[in-house]
Amino acid sequence: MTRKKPTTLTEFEQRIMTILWDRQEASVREVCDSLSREKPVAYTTILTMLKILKDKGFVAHRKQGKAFIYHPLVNQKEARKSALTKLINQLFQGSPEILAQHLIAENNLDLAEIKALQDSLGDTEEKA
Amino acid sequence: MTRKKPTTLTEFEQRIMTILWDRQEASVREVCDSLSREKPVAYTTILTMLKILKDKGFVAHRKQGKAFIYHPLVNQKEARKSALTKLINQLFQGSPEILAQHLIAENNLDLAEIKALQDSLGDTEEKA
DNA sequence: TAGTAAAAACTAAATAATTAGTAGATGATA
DNA sequence: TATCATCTACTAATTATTTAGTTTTTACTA
Repeated sequence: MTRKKPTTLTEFEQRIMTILWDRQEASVREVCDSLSREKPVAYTTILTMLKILKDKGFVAHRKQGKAFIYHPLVNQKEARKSALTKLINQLFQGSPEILAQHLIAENNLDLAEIKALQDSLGDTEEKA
Repeated sequence: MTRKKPTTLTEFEQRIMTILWDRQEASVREVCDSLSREKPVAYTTILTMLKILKDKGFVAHRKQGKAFIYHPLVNQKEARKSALTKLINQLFQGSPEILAQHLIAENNLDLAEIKALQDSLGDTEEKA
């Protein structure tokens, strides 16, 4: 069995992946510009990070002109799942129910409604 | 206005805090023994971490004999809240609803039941 | 009160994550 | 094809986090 690749993204990696998930694909320049709106960041920093993400198997790229266009290899659903699992184990005694209770109490969510909405939509997301 | 102290705990800090939350209070030795069951860790490592947590304002200690007994200054609820907020902003487009949907879909939670349970119990947790 | 066992304080260093500079490659274009 | 802008590759440095060794202090005990 091959070594399971790390599934949890670091914070900065997550930010970059989010951009790729939103746009389907993006060049280094585009990621850089997008992130720089919040806080300026060097082009080469993004280049490095995308290389790391590529080495870790989270993204791949194709060449367009002289630039690389990156796209995600893992989907957002999986990333959300593992981040959530980690958090649940860390702070919620491994119990999704406790997390749910917390969500209800802290965020005033109308969960019945959410569930109804979800049921009516069926599973629109592609399978993991 | 004084600088707002950092509210998000690092991973290892979280693990230590969890022990303190569970036990109300604990000595360095106790924290160390408890963590070492999973993976051996040096006494002085815990000592250092608890000092960091103290400097950051997350814990305080009292003296008992020659040892310090540590207790949490922030409650678990708050820590959960800030960790969750961070995650939601990071991976769930800032939307607790999206997180909730994910929880329902991935963990097969019966949220109506959870909510009913919670309502029937009232708010047993102390206020933040 | 001298010795001792166990603790805290101090210090340092390994590891992980983030940031970015410099050099060289690439392709467009004049 | 020489020049120019823009890109990638390589490399290094900074910062944050984790780990733990050495020294000093403390309080018990004989």
